[in-house]
Amino acid sequence: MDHPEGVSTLPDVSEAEMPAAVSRQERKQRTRQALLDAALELLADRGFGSLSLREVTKRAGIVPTAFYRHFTSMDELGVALVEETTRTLRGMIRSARTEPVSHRGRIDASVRTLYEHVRAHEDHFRFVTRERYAGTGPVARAIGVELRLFSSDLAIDLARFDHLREWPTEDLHALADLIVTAMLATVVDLLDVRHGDREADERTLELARKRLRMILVGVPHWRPSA
Amino acid sequence: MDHPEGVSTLPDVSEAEMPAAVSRQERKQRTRQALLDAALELLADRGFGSLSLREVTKRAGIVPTAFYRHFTSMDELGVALVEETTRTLRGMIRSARTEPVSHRGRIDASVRTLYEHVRAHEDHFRFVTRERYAGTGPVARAIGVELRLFSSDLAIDLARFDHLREWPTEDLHALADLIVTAMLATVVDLLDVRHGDREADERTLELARKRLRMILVGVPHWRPSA
DNA sequence: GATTTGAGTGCACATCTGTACACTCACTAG
DNA sequence: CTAGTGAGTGTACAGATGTGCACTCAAATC
Repeated sequence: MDHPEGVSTLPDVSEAEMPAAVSRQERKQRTRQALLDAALELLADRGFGSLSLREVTKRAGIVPTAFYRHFTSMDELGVALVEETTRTLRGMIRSARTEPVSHRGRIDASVRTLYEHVRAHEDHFRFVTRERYAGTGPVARAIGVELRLFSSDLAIDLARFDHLREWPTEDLHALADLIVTAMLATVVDLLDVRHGDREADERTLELARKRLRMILVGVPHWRPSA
Repeated sequence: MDHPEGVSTLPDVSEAEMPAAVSRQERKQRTRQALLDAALELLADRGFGSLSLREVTKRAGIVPTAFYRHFTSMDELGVALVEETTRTLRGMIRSARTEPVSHRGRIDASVRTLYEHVRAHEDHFRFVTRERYAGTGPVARAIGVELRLFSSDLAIDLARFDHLREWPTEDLHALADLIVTAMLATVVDLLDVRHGDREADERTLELARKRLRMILVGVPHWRPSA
């Protein structure tokens, strides 16, 4: 009697929306995803630290207390966000590995791959670049771990190249870090370009290529652990 | 009659503190500085976005509403913090310019200078590296401007060198950005080292030098605007 | 000495925060 | 068909937030 009406349990998508999956698990998965999406959207112009549980649930279309059915805390939500982003990054690596290797055009291809993935998942890339240094919380830590893995992967790939065969791993890692850092700087640049400005896009990509060339032009002249 | 007692107007430093300046302006300046200091301390482990006016005033030892005598908003406080940090950076440049230029040891000297300034002003450096990408607010924008100025200054300095005399400014700026980015990465590394770990410090500095060498070893072999 | 000024105070308020609690009721399992 | 489960609901509350208001009272000005 206390809840006269409006007790519809579900956000009332009714029809005209998704197939309205029947399974209970799938329903849960779906709101979980709604929470992640909501958070990501809110993070478009603010930091994760200044993000409230209530905001996220409101945007996701559920009541605040229901949040705890999916995460025990906002930090846990944040880490889940990092994991989601991780999949995007792994997808990018996979793309980069299966590519026309025209030797000279390797830089161009890599930059192109980065560009397309950034544009396809702007939210994710904004999230990592923003939160990477954003604090001491579990989120920043998770991102740190992920980027280090990413860099190590790149180091292994680099080890297969002519000049780099006999470099000590230490130097390889330093080079890989340099490259990753340059790429992340490019990501930030790309996210600053307002949508649809093809010209600015191209200028940014040219700068990205220049950066990589500058780093790599020295490789043949590096004497390891000098 | 409403304020029986405890209306002491000032934080009651009484004596045994600073000379307790008499001037009214100086008093004001002093609490303003207290606000800046308080904010900087609170920012040690959190982002500027998740920083409340009340917290800052509490730590500074004044009542919340008194905040507005000094800044119209938190953002304004943040920009003032950037300006303060700017002075630290300019001081570092000045140090770097008046130094024993042993040609080969230039990298070592620069890294050393960076190290000392970071250790002397950890709060400031943590602030810039944290907030650089932290959002769309006035703070991040102010930091962006400042770092670009910093990078341009470096580009001008670089232009005086042998191999770089005839580089187009575009390439010079790209190189300067590369160096600044590497330096900022080193700052982050340094701030991650727990206090007093001399060994980790030295390892970080060695990595910093390696990074710079890797970037610069290619300089003589770069063909401008290729 | 009398007056003005302004950095600081306390109180008040509406809003937002996280979370405890008891609830419903569609799905699932028996 | 019945019973149990659990993702969702509304209510409630204590605490924190930004800011308006009227205030004090030492320093600055006259």
